[in-house]
Amino acid sequence: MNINRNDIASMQQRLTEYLTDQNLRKTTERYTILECICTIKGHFDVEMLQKMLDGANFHVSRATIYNTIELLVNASLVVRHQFSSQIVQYELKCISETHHHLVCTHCGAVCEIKNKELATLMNGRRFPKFSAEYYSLYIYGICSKCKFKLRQKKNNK
Amino acid sequence: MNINRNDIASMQQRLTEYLTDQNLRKTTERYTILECICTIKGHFDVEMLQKMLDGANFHVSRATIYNTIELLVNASLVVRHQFSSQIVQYELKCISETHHHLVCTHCGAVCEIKNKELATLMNGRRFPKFSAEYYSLYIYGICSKCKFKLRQKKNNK
DNA sequence: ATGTATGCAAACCATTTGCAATGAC
DNA sequence: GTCATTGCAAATGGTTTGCATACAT
Repeated sequence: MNINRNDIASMQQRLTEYLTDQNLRKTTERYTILECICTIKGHFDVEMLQKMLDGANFHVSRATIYNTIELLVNASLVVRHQFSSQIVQYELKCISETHHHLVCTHCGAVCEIKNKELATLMNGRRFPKFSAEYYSLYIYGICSKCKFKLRQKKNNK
Repeated sequence: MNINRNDIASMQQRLTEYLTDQNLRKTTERYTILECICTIKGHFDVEMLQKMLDGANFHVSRATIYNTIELLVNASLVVRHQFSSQIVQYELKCISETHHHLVCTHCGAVCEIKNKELATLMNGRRFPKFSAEYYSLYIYGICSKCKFKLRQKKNNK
């Protein structure tokens, strides 16, 4: 999936809306971080984002990156993933809506899959006493590479 | 959902199978930890598990708890959850199969829901180059309590 | 007897926090 | 001018690691 100029514009607009609505300040950092995230096609983590921003000669502190990402999550622009322990990863919400994830419990590799039936099933679903924002489906298992390695390891014993 | 004696017996049997198959040792710690986990109806984390074991006068080190849980995950007896950052939670796999999770992004509360259609959709599903072990569906949003609080906070401004 | 598993404590590292300086309003 | 936001550096705390000891095989 690709993001186009219109998508970016509407996300910026959404950010402005959110900041106005919540009485928060429209800082350069917040808009620049969103802009940077829009150039990332897949998942990203805090470190990757900071390196990209530094590479574009825009220095932002770690604390601000954490704050801003949380803000973007609250504004429904970004989605949080925790496939395996340790590192938290993120993804633009509009991208994450197009697929689900296969996660290898052995090597941590994450692969994306589309599933129209599930999207149909989930869309428009309501829950009692809960306003759903987004959902994540993680399918855990062993990827073919790891399965092969494990088989070899066992045979060598 | 309740766990009965038969379920526990079959889980112990599964552990024995796994340990034998992988040439791992059948230690008291491994069986005791599984037994303890079987008494927990909902989610648990490492700290909770250690306190329960200590309460039953069975001292186990943190390292062993981490090792054993990973082993139980690999043996397909336990499932790992990471609803929000920081703490990793776990659940008996046989319990987790009966429901999905609503997660409040504001207060972190987790609520369980059943969804037969989804179970039907997922069961027997195969993926190319990937052996699926289990899946987790997390639905993120705002719970009614937090929604109420947020509305009040906004009105007071 | 051998080598895996455990216990303990120190190390690790992503994330959070406190506070002074900056800048949006 | 006021107060939210940022930057920096230190603190936090769940998880991992290293090594000596214990114990399953």
